[in-house]
Formats: sequence, C-alpha cells, structure tokens
Amino acid sequence: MAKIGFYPLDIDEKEGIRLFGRTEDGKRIMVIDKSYKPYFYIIPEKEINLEKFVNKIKDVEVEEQGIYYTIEDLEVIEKEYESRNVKAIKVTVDKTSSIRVIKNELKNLPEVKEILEWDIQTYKKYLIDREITPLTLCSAEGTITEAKEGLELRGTVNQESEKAYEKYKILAFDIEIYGFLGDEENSNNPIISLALYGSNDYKKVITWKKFKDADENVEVVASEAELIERFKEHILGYQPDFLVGYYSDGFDFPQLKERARKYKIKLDLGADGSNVNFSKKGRTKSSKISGIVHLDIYKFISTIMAGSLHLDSYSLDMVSNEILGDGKLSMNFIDINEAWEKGSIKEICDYNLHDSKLTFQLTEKILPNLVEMVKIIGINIFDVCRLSYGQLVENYLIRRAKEFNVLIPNKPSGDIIAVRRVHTYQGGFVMEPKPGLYENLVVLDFMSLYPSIIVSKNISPSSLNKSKGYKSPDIVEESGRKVNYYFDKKESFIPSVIKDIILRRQRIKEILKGKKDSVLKARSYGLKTIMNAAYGYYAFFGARWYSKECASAITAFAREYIQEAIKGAEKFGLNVIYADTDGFAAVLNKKTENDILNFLDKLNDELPGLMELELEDFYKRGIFVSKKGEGSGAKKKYALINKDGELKIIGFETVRRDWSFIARKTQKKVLEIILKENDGEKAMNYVKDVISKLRKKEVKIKDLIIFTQLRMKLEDYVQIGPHVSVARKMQKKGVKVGVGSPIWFVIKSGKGMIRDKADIPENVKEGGYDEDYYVNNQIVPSVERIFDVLKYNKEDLIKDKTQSSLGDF
DNA sequence: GAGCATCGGGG
DNA sequence: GTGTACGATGCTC
Repeated sequence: MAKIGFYPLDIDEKEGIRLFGRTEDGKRIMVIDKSYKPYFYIIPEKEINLEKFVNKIKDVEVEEQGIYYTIEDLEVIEKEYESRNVKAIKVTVDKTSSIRVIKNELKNLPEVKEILEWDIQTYKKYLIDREITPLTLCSAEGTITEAKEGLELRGTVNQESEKAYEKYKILAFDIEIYGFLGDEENSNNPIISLALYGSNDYKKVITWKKFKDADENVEVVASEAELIERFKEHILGYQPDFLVGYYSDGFDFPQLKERARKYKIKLDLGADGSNVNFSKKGRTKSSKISGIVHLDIYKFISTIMAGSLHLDSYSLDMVSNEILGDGKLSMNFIDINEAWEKGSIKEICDYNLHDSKLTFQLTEKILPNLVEMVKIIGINIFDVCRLSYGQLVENYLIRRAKEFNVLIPNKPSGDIIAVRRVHTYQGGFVMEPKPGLYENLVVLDFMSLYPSIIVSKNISPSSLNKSKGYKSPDIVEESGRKVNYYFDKKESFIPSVIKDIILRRQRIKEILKGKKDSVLKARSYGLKTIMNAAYGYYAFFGARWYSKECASAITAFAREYIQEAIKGAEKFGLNVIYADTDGFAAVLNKKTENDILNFLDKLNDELPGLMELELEDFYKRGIFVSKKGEGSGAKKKYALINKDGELKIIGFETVRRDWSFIARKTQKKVLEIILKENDGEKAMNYVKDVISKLRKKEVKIKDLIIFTQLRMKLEDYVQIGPHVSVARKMQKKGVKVGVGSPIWFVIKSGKGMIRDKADIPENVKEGGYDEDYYVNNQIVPSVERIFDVLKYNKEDLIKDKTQSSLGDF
C-alpha cells in the first residue's frame, strides 16, 4: 500500500471511477477507485409500511443477457423534497448500469411514488459525496504500478487541501484544410497544415508540401497521413494537461477524425490507449480524450464569458483582439487555397502557427476563470468548459443540495418541457425612451437586482405557497387572472445558496479593494456569473428546479423596485428618460453630482438589506433613438459620451459585416459628431457628403463590398438573394462554391432586380456601382433613426446640398 | 406577432 | 431514455 498526493485533472467512469491527474512532482497518474457504489432514492407512497416494503424489494435482482444487476443496500433516510420532510429509501446498487435496470424494475410498484437522483452521472455524485474538488490537492491510497504512460493506482481518494494545481501544461493546436467547407464534402478536404503551440516557446508546424524558406519549427512530412501520425507523436511527447483548440469540438477534431479514418489511423491518444471519444448532443459535438483534457475554449468564451464580453462575434479574430489586443493574420480561406496551390507554404504555416499561438494565449488569460469555476462548482474542467448557463446553475445547486439535505428533482421529460416552453410571463420593466438628444445625464443601476430579490423575498419553489410569507406584487397570469404569490419566510435552499454567494463575493470584493489578485478576481467573476444566472434558471424549461411562479414573482418585484426608484428620482428633481429592467437614465436638471450621491445614500437606506441602487456613470450627452419593435425587454439602442469623452454605443449595428464598410463608417461618424460636438448640421453635412460622393461615383469599390456566407448547398436555395445569385455566377466561372463559402459582392449599376445587379467585386469597375442602392439601402437606413431624433427627415438627407431648391422629383 | 428561415464557430 | 436534442434574430405574411 502506498499513499500519493495528486491533482485530479479529469474524471470518468470505466471499471470504476477513474481520476486522471498529476502527482506533486509532475508525473501522470491514473487512479481507479472501485470503492464507490452508485445509488438512487425512492419516494414511497405515504401510507405504506416502509419496513415491509424494504423487505419486499431487498432481494430484487435482474438478469439481462447473462449480466446480473443487484441491489446492495437499502436505507430509509429523512430528506427534504419539494418543501416537505420525507422518508426516502436510498437504494444502493452494485454498479452504474444497475441504476437504470433496477429503477425500471421498481418504478411501477404500487408503493413507489417517485424515483429520484437516478439521472445524475456517477462520477459527479462521486465528486460530491467524497467531497473531492478537481484541480486541487488530493491523495490516493492503494497499490501502485508504473507504466510508460505514468503511474497507475488502484485504491481510494481523499481531498487533502484546497491547494490548487499551478503548473498547467497547455498545448494549443489548430489545423488548416484545403478546399471548401460543407457538412458532407468536408471529409474530402485534406488537412494541409497543423500547428502546435505550448509553454516555454514550444512551436511546431507540420505540413506535407516542401518549400524553401521554412523556419526551424516547421516539419515537412511526406503525406497527410504522416501529418496525423506526427500530431499524435507530438502530443504523446509533450504530455499536455490541456490540449486546447478554438472551435475544435466543432471543426478540428471532427476533421481529424474523418481524415484519420480515411487512412485507417487510430486516434489513440488516451492515457489508457483509448481512442478520442466523439459525442454529439443535439447540434453540439465534443471530443474527449482519456487522461488529456481537451478544451474547446470557444465554447466557454462564446457562452459563459459572452455575458460580460458583449462582442458582436466570437470569432478567434474578434475575441483575441478584445482580450489580447492581437488579431489573426489577414488571410481568408481562399488565400489559403491559393497559397497551397502556388506553393506559398510559408504563408500558411505562419498563419496556422499564429492561430494556435492566439489560442494558447487566450487559454492562459481565461484559465483562472475556468479553474475557479471548477473549484466553485466542483465538476471537471472538461465539463465546465462546455457548460451552458442553465447547467452552470444546476450543477452548482446539485453540489450544494447535499449539505441542505435536499433531494434533487429529476430532469423534466420531453412532454413537460413542451408544456413549459409554451408558457410565458411578464419580464422586466422597460420605459420607452423619448427619442432625443440629452445633456448631462446620470445612469443608475440596481446592483444584482434579481439575485437580491431572490434572497430578500426568499423566492424558491420550496417556499412558494398560497397564503403566507412575502407577498408578491400583482401578477397577471396568461389567462388574464390577477394573482399574488407568497413565499414562506423560513429561509429555503436556493435563496440560502444565493445569499451565500452574494456574501462570499462581498467578502472577496472587500479583500480585493486596492489589491490585485487574479485568483480572487476570477472567483468573484465565477460567483457573480452563477448568481446572475439564477433567475434565468427558474425560467429555463430544462431546469430541475424550474418554477415559472418564482421567475414571474422575481420580475414582478423588480418592476416594483425600479418604478419606485424612478418615482423617487423624479420627486427628487431628476427627469427620467429611459429605463430597462434594473436601471435608468435621467437628466440631472439642476442637480449636482454630489446631490445624486446623497440621493442614492438616502434611497439605499430605505431598501431591504442586500438591495442597492448604484451609480453607473455621469454622461455629458446621450442620444436615444426610437425602436423598431416595441414591448417589454426590447433591446437597448442608444449612445452616450461620458466626461472623459469615451463613447458608449449600445445596440447600433455599426460593426456588422453584412453592412458595407461605408454604411458602418458613416453611422459611427454621425454618432461621434453628434455626441462630441453636438452639431447636427455638421453630421448632416457629413452624410450629405458621403451621399454626394456616392452619386459622383467617387467611392471606392472596396468600401462598398457586402459580405455573407452560404449556409446551404447552392442548389437548395429557393429564395435567391443577391449573395446566392453571386455564388451561382462564381460557380459558373468554375469557382468551387459550397456550404460556408464566403461571398463578397457589390451592387452594380443597371436595370432590374437587386440580385441581378449583384456581382463579385472584381467584376465591378471603379464607379460602376448602383449609387441609389447604396444611398437608399445602406447609408440612409444606418443613420435615419439618428436624424429622426434631430428632427431631420429622410428627404433632408437625400436632397443634394447644391440642388436642394429643386425639390424632390 | 406567429411562423419560418437563417446563422454561428472553423477553413 | 439504447427516444430527443440549440438559441437568437431577422424576415414575411
């Protein structure tokens, strides 16, 4: 028997619970723990004799194709379920596969009311019950054997301390392919280059076409098959803890899988010699390797981090520009194809390596967030990386349920989900902005409004009742009936958990004041993310703890609070012009900034404990434009400039690439002139200038290009938009066009439908564009609503400066 | 305002 | 549950 300290990096189940990790001196270790027995709970019918029932089922055993599934233990346990104390029967079985079989055997017995906790993966329950946190110091005790892949220990695991693993070995990778994307055709496209980037300047590019000016880190192999083999060798040689890609679940690994299959190469990268495991859940694929944690950071960034990043796109280029201040090298996929054909392989290698470098650097930046999330939720980083908001909250609640002795509800069935999807309820309070240009504004926000309502009104499915406790404001149900919900004042599970998070985060923020600590910062971020997702979780149709009543009570309380705050502000002398859910913007009138701070202090004294209205910022000027779609929860669309001259542009489509460059630039410039200089006339003249240049055919074709991507096979299109029409022309010219092909086009001058006038930029001579299209469909719509505010109308814009007296037609 | 179509990430 | 599977947004009627 030996005892060894290690950090679990990943966990799964095969033969028993398997934990893959690193020992303190950096050796790879696989621990197999067979001591854990899976279980589920039976909620019996009320009136039955428990002892008799336990006796009746204790010998239940099922045989299927020679395999025996047995019950190992039965125990009556007091638990809380749906706000009641219940006597539940804990059914411990011999192995994970027995859960399903035994459950099916028992579920139809008359004594059984419900069966719970059978649908939670065993490795997750193991982590909870044994109180093990991945990535932190554990110990394993048992018999050790040493193999070339690392240590193998059979025995048991204990949590040793909170000490976190630090020396992560990260290896980022990226592939380039030749050809065009498309679901089926994809497999025919060869991988032409593969790059790896790791710590300590580890760089490798593998390609299979010889070229002259190759760097030392480039390996030229004989074929694509050899490229895949080398990839495997490098991974086994480098022994990363984390193998990281950007959209690698969706592209790189599936592509590697297809190409490896073609050459009959095994992708046996697992520490136990197993192949990469590909799985598909709905639209989302994932690739898992035993013992090497494959992370697709695109998933984490585009779902969880998106909540705080607010980018228009989560492409590697956009994200790395935002987080690292460095973007991709400028090469599109046509360039890659051409470079491969021409033999400019160096270009491809550089591009490929740079992408994997960006992926590596992004991983280093966001890893603290991932790691803290792992420590908070207590599941493995592979899962954390791929969580949705709903799963984030749910996994956290599942982990905390044990200490509250609460039974976990089952996942809803398809029927229940279908019913839940249909039902709606009223959302946040939105005050339509009176469109206009305003001076001297203040924006005030409730800090964590929804979470603090959950806590201060104890809102949860288990405290919900008909007549006592906190009473919600009037809620109008779908039927039109007015109701009030009540929430018992005795603190219940979910509000307690949220309160915990809020307090824990306040303590962290207190420590962080005037100090820099990236770990604590990441922890605070993780806690905030979970807490802010809690309200949405109640309303999420797939949630175990779903409650439309709770969700609608939260928004009802929130509407009341924001409206009260607005009333208070107006009484105080501010002029509120816009509000959305948890905050509002107001004109200062004659009030000073100091007055505002005093107003906040006074108002906050009157609010319940955890609730607080905060100062977001003071603004010199702001423009609020009219919205297209009215109604609650409508998206914000306004722009503000603060005292430092920083612009805050919300909801304008200035950066969408399906608008021509000239339209985007014009919109941005107009907002800038209006906010910075408050000169509507100048902004107007700027637009008129652009229009006049367009009419005089002075605008360069490159500023007029519109970009879209093909989403279907060309022949499947029924609706022929301009991009489809252009794609057809490209195909006729012999260009390969498939799913995902990017289409750049310009609208040429001439007669007929827009789609007939659309053409690839190369076919359009300078000045050969349709100026009417660009004026009416690009420039005017992009600035129209801004000028509405300034009381100019569309005609004013289109009128030529020099001939305005001639009238419209 | 419901119902249908499109699109995301990767090359 | 060896079953299914996205979610947000924009356009059209």
